[in-house]
Amino acid sequence: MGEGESASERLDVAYTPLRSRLQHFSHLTDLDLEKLDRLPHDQVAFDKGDLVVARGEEMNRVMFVVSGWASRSRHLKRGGRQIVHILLPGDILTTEVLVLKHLDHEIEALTDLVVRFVMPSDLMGLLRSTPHLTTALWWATEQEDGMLREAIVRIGRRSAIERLAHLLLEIHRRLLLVHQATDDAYVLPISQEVISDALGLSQYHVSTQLRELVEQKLVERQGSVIRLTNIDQLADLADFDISHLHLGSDSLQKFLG
Amino acid sequence: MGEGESASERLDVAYTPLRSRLQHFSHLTDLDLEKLDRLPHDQVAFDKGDLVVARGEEMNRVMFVVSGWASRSRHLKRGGRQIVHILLPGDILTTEVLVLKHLDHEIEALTDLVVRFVMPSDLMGLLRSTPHLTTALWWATEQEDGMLREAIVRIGRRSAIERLAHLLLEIHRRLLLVHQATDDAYVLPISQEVISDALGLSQYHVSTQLRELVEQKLVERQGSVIRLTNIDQLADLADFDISHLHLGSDSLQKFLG
DNA sequence: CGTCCTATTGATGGGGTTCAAGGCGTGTGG
DNA sequence: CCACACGCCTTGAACCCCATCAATAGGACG
Repeated sequence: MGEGESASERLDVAYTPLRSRLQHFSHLTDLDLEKLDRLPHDQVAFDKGDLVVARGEEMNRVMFVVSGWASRSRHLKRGGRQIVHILLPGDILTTEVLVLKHLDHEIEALTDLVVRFVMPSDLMGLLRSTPHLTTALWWATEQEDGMLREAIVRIGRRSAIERLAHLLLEIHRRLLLVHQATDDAYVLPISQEVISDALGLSQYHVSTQLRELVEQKLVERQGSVIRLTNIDQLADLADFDISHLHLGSDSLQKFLG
Repeated sequence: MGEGESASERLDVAYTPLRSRLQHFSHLTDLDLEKLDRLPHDQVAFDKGDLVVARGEEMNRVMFVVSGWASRSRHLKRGGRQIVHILLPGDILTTEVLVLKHLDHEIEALTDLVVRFVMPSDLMGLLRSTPHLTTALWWATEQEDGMLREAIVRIGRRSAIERLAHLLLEIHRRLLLVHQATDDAYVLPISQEVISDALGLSQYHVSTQLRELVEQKLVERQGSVIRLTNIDQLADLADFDISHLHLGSDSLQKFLG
């Protein structure tokens, strides 16, 4: 882990992943988004594999993923890890910090990672004066809740190949939101072991089932680039339904403005 | 489904499950809680098995469980059901309605059920004037998030008997909160099929593993009454850790007052 | 007393794990 | 520039947990 201040300077503010993600859903003005960007903050760079926040750690900063991938995970007493949620650029790491003192899970850097830290009091102050922004951040947490519920269905009632297809599709949609995927491809920078811990499978089985997807001509691989060559058929195999991401322009309640 | 107005009259307001649950965590005054109780509302009774809210249905009421058990669930295209979360008295059914127009899952009555409906605008108005109540309701949603994450770990990385033990323990702690359990026992009013759909198992396997828990003298059954005869050993078997319920008096951030 | 829902029990089979090697690419240092 | 190590993926064989199917038994209730 090292200081990453210089990284923030290089980012074109207009296109940060967080802005792309929020912009899509609320009637946010550029001014609102700029206020969010201009909140006093620190940025810290983590290396792949670093523990970002420990379970039970007392936290008092809201954190955003600027770049890189991370995970919420739990390590079991008798060994083994379950990744509960994969965090992508533009995701909020610690909304719960606004209410809770302790995190009930670990946050780990799955790749090299840059995280932005904001003071809860600063953010709450901004939200009070910017209701649209409140809606947008609230929507973001509801979207994560939808993904958590979907993860339970995925692990509880789908076969290995279906889980894999489902996860690949969900990641694709999420990366599209933050302009880090093309219509049918993206870089998957995590190992099959990480995928297995997210899907409740063994690494070996992920390997064979991924190759099965390739053989069925639903997926192509070139190094870490994943290409979804037949999204419709893949979605049919996975029983994938994007409604849990609440993306449509009619997804928000009207009475919030 | 039928009108259940009479049920509300019979409840002693001071001891509703919702009050028991919220009271535990925030510096709520009796007055705050009474304001919540006195919000304009309807109450509706559902029969066991009824669909309370359909997936994708346009919702505009916040709903609370007054009595009975319910579930958030998903039905798969190729058959099969996954119960994502079990809802107990005092739980909030539809917080997301404050932001989202559509529910991404079904809500089903697992037993006969009484639900209270409140207008979002009324609730939001109350929250604006009662910040402690905002904290308490927010805490409640964070608690459910913690349980969703724990459910992923439970299904993804635990064996059948561990899952079962874990669920029995979690339900026990939750029922304790709303004064519907003794130190070591409670009524479990749901079938093994429901349990299997919550744990990602088959009904038959739940049957045998439950009997295994009884044979190991960790659990006793008398009809639908479950007695946890050795909670410590059961918790050890399940690797159960209550921290995801955020129950401690030091679980809330101080800056929220 | 019969009916329906729920739990039990046993046999069979498969999906996924586990263990153990081997292969492949990549970066690093001599 | 090669040697070597290391991370990551692959491959194969044996095993086991859990699903599935089928049939029975028990309980609650009208």
